[in-house]
Amino acid sequence: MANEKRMDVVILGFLSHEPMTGYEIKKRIDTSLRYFWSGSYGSIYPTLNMLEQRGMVTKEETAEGGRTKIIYTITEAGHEHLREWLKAPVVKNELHYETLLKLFFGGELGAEGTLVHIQNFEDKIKEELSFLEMCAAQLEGILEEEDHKYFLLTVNFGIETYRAYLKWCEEAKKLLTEESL
Amino acid sequence: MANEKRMDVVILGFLSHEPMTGYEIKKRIDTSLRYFWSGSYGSIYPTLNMLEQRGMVTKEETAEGGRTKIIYTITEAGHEHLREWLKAPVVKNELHYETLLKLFFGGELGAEGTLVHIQNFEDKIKEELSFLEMCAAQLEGILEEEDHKYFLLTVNFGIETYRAYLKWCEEAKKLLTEESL
DNA sequence: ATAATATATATCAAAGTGATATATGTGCAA
DNA sequence: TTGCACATATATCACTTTGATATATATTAT
Repeated sequence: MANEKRMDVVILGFLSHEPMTGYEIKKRIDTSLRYFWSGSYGSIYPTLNMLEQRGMVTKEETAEGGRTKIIYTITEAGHEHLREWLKAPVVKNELHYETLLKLFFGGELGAEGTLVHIQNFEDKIKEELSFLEMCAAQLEGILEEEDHKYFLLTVNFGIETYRAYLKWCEEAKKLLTEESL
Repeated sequence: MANEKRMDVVILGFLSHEPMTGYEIKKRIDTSLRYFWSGSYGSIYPTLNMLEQRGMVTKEETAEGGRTKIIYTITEAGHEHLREWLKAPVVKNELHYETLLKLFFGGELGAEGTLVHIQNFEDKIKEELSFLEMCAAQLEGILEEEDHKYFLLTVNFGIETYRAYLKWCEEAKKLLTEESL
């Protein structure tokens, strides 16, 4: 079964960049990975404990700056586990778009209502595309750092697909607006 | 919480086209919706029972053709529930691509290994694009039927995005192959 | 004949989600 | 200066969903 969200390798991946807390890992998932991945606290903390038990990370409790926190560091065994997963073939790529589901059953709602969903989708994508284009511009300025090349790859993926989404929005609106022949 | 996969409305949506069994619903999810939605038996059968208890579908057990099966039919209350959901704004659109996750942490694997993932992705997308283009051609021939317009919309979405994916694959391969400056 | 595949329903352990609880630190405005 | 909102930080839980498995019969191919 499962281990579908691969929280183990997501955590090891971030820890391979630098040591950090579970809270920081959550923040990075919600910023760097948000366009193609997600994860919740209910998954992060139990997985961190599991990884520590298996010797893939070590934990260090500190009280610096007042609040106690647990900083996790990846071990060589952790690096090895991450590399194994990275080498293995991709198991699943999945799109889960409620907008398309509403469109598929749009006959029950009619063209007018369906056009609203397309417009909302278009508005949101335009916003996110602007943000991704900003990210790409920034990353292109700091490509000497090897890792940034890989981050840029995922950002460019978002940009290309969002542009395609916008092109589709135009077609879709046309198809639903034109007189039925 | 949850009800994230909206099995209730997926079932009602298909039953709004015609009465069918749970098994048939599963087949349609895996064919018509496969590019943007999914669902398992462990979700379909319990939801069908729930919908029957709430009066949104009626069941009819038949033994025609030998094997017993349960054919479900949508009720007016079911149509109403489906329309309510169709009118409501979209809650979530989510992409979940393991390929991008492997790319993001590609620094740990290196360019060579990462290029393999991009090539596998490209090969798979090319195959699926051909299939979607066939679907579109078929649907365009039978657009008098109102529902087909909506099906075509979702197929066109797949075609546009897959073409963008292929364009991105070329760029990505170039970025990883070129001499680092 | 018989093996493989398709039809058909049902259940379950494992995993993930979103919410909530708890507590402390920080910035800032009244 | 105090008190409020927000950010940091960890942890847990009810509820869903998944993927697998079990069971049984019908159909198709060899």
